Amino acid sequence: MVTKQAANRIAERKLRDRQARRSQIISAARRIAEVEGWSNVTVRRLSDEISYSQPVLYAHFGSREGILAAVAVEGFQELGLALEKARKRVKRGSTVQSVAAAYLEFAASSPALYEVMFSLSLSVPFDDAATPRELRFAFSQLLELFQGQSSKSEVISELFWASLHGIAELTRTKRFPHTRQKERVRALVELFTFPRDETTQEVEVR
Amino acid sequence: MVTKQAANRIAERKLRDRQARRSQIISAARRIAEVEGWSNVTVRRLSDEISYSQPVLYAHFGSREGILAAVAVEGFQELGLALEKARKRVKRGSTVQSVAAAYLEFAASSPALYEVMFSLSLSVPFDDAATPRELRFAFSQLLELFQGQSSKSEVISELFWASLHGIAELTRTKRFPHTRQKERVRALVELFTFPRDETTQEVEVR
DNA sequence: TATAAAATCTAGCAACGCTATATATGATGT
DNA sequence: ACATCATATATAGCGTTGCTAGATTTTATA
Repeated sequence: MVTKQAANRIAERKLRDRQARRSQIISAARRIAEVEGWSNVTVRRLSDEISYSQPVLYAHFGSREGILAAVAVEGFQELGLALEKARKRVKRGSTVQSVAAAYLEFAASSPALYEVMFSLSLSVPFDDAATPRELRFAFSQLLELFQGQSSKSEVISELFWASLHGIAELTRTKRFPHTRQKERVRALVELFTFPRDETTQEVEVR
Repeated sequence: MVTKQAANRIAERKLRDRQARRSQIISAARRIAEVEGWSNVTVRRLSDEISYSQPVLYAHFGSREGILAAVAVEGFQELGLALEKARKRVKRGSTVQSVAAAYLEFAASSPALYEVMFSLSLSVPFDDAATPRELRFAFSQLLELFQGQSSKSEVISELFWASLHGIAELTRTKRFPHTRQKERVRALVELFTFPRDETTQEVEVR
């Protein structure tokens, strides 16, 4: 009988191998999607890329959709980090400006990644317990932006997110002319920059 | 030889038959999608529903995607009409309020239709000549809203559309809690309702 | 009524997601 | 060092998909 230590090392190595292969699969999926679109990300193609047979992929992710979901979660993690960075290291102008630019830059530079993050309904209602932590982290960066700034900062945050998402999507699907993007961002920032606190309440619909 | 009139009547009847079948296919696709999701809208299933063989569908639309595109165009037509109606018959509050409510009502009541309208990139850049007239019509209803109201009304319109689209999408994909929707709309309307003309320019970022 | 043309169907291909089953590889106990 | 067992991996195939070539039927024309 081998020592317990040796058995542990073996188990650890196997775990590392598993994780390495898992990340290989995710990377391959991202790469193919970004270059050739998600329809070309097939299980057979992925199993070719990592030189394993198809059932190995199913052992890891259960289904093709499971692979896409893993990619999406990775995307939310990266988006959250990018927003956090933008919020803390304000380059020029307001933090709203900085975060908006970072969000749209993320969406524009990895369109396929952004697509899968939102095309999949991989999340039950947003405040649900089963919502991936990465997703909540990303949104929390937007929440921080308006914390205590207005009477209903949560609603403002949701609205800000919706506006950014709308711009990103309409740009990605070529509904917006590629020009004028800077003007759109400028106008957006103006809308969401409140010169004084609590002032917005006085702007009435009448 | 039959008279030229008879030949014409025959041609007209054939055209009518074609159009009737075309609209049958589109209706079936919409119905299935709305109840069972787009993944269940297969060419075989549709050919079953209309009691024709598959090649007939390909004669009409060329491909499965062609069918979805036709549904999407029909959706844009209906959305445009709904927005026009909301803009002209203002029920309560501002026209902005009325149009926003109509837009979100449309998206919420036909989620599968709304999904296919934007998931497909069936349109080249928005101002392109090949952009379906129905798409332009729908957007023109939003343009009218802010016409001459601000110095850059086109940008404001795009931003308004983006916000509505973002809300619709994040709601449809369950990212937003179903509650608070009214508050979101109220806040949105406040943002896009400018008490005086040309004032928005003075709100500076600093 | 015969012929040409138009409309429609049958049958099948390649590729897909997925899995039951077989085989090979590696760890374990004597 | 070898036999045994478990684990990891591969092969091969099922059912379904989008799509189409070629056969067949139906319809219009002379």
